[in-house]
Amino acid sequence: MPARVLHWFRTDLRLHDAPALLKGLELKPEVFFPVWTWDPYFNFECPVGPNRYKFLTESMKEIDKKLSKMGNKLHVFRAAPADLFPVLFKQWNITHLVYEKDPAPYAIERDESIKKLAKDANVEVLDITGHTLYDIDAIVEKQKGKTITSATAFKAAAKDMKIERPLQAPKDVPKADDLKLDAIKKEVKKVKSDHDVNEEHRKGKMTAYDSVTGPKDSLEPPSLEELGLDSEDATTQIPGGEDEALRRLDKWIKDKDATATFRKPQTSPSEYDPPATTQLSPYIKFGALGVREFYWRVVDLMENYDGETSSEPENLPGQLIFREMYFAAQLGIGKPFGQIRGNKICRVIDWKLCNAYDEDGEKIFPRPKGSKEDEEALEKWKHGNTGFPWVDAAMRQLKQEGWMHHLARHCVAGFLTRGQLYISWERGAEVFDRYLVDQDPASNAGNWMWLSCSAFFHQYYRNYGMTTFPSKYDKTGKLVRKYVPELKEYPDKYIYKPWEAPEDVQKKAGCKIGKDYPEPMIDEKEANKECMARMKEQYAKKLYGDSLLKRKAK
DNA sequence: TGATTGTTGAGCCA
DNA sequence: TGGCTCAACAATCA
Repeated sequence: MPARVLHWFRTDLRLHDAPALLKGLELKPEVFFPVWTWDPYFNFECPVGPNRYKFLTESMKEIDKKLSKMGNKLHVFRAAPADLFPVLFKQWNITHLVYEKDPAPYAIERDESIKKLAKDANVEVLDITGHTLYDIDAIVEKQKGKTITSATAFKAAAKDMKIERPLQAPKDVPKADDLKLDAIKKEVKKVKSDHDVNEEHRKGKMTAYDSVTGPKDSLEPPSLEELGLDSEDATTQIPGGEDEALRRLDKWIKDKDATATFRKPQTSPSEYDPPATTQLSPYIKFGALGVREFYWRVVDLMENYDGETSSEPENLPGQLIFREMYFAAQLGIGKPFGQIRGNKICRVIDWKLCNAYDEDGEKIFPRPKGSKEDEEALEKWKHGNTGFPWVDAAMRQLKQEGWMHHLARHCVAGFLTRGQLYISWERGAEVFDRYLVDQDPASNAGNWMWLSCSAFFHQYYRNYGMTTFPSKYDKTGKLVRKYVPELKEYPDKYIYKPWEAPEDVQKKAGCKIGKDYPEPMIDEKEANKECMARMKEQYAKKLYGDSLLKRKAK
C-alpha cells in the first residue's frame, strides 16, 4: 500500500537538516500532509508573551510559504493533539505519522498518548532525533538512573556516540489530498479552558479557538489579535524564520576569529547592537536552525583555523553541550524538573514565594498570594524597577526584546534568589518563561537551579555585584543608557549607582533618584550577607525536592 | 581521606 | 591585567 504521511511540525520549523521530514519523504508517500496543531496546553498553561508568539508565527509562516512553493502547505489546526490526530488519521487515511523527537516532559507524555492513538488507528509512528546533537534517550539510558548534572558527566556518557552531519533540504514534497474539513470540524472537539495563565497579556477576546480550522477554514497560523494579544506589544527586534536563522549563522561564521576563539565568559553582556554572542538560541529553540548545522559549521571552521582555538566548555560547541546536558538532566528527573517539589537534584531552601500545591500535588490556580512585601519585591524585579540600573536594564531588555545576554541572566537571577531578594527560583524561571523568545524548559529551569545554587552549582558564597560585575565589561553603562533612558545623562561614574550621585549631578542629569527613578529597593551588601547566612543554614539541612513528597506521604 | 576541579565573583595588591 | 585570598560547596579521583 502506498504511504500516506502526516508530518507533524513542532520544534522543527525548518527544511534544512530536517531528519524527520526526510524520513517521511523517504517513504515515497503518495500524499503528504504537513500539520501543526495549536495546542491549548501551550496557550493556557505555559507562560508566554507576545514576543515569543510573534517569533513562532513568523517561523511558521515562512515554512508555510516554502511548502506552498512546492505545491503543499502547513496545515494549522487549533486543537489538542489527542483530539485532532485520531480524526486526521481516519479522514485522511494516514499510514505513517512522522515527527522530530522533543525531549521535554510534556512533549514526552503527549507523544506517548499520540503513539497509543496511532496504534489503535493502525498508523506507524516514526519519531526521529533532530532537535539535539545526541539521542538524549540513549544517554540517559546509559546512566542507569544516575542523573547527569555536569558537562563532564554528559561528555563521558556521550563519549562513544557520534554527532550526525546535517542533511540537505528536500527540493520537493508530494502534494496533500482532499482535506475533508467539514468532517474534521464536525468530529474534532472544540477547545475549552477554565483557566489561562496568560491573561495578563490578553488585551482583546481570544478567538483563535472559535474554529479548529481557523477563520474561513484558512488553516493559517493565528494572528496575535486572534490570540487576544496586541501586536504593538510584540516589540522584539529578533525576526523569526529559517532564512533569517541561516543568514545570521552565515554572518557569524564569516568572522573566523570570533567563531574559533569564542569564550563565553568573556563576551560582554552590555553589547546589544549587535550582541556579543550569536543570539541564535531562539532559532534553535523552534528548530528554525538545525542544531547539527550550527555545530558542524563551527567545528569544521575550528578544525581548519590557523591559530589557537578556544576549548570546551567555554567555546561555541561547549555551549551546545550545556544545552544537551540540561536536556539529559531534565529527562532523568521528568516533570518535576521545572519545580522544587519532587525534584531530587534540587535543594530545598526556605525561599520566599515558592510554588503552592494541592493535596494531589497539582499546582494551585490561581496562585495563593504571598506577603504584600514579597509580592511587591517580585513585581519590582519583574518590571525592572529595583533601583539597581544594571538589573533594571537587563529586565527591561528581556521584556522588550525577549532576550538577554547569558551573564545578565546570571546577575538578575542571582539578585532575585540567593543574592539579595531570597525569592524562589521557580518564580524567576516563570518570568523568564513568559518573556524569553528562546525559552526552553530544560535550559531555563536548569540555569535557574544553577544560579540559585539549588543544583548543578553550589558555591553560594560567590556572588554577583550589581555595580562591580557590569563595570568589568563596560564602564560607560551602554545597556543602562539604552534600556533605562531616565539615567541616560548620568556620568559614567554613577551609571550603575545613581543613588550615590550628589544632588547637583542628579539635577544636571535630569533625573532625581527617588522621584524619576527608584531608590535601590534594598541594601545590596546587607541583603547579600543575610542571604548567605541563610543559604549556609539551608545547605546544612541537605534536603532535596523529593523529600517534600516523602514527608507528605507520612 | 585529601587534593583537584568546577564555563562566567569580589577585593586587594603589585 | 594577573594573581592571591576571602570562606569554604559537591563530585570525582587517586
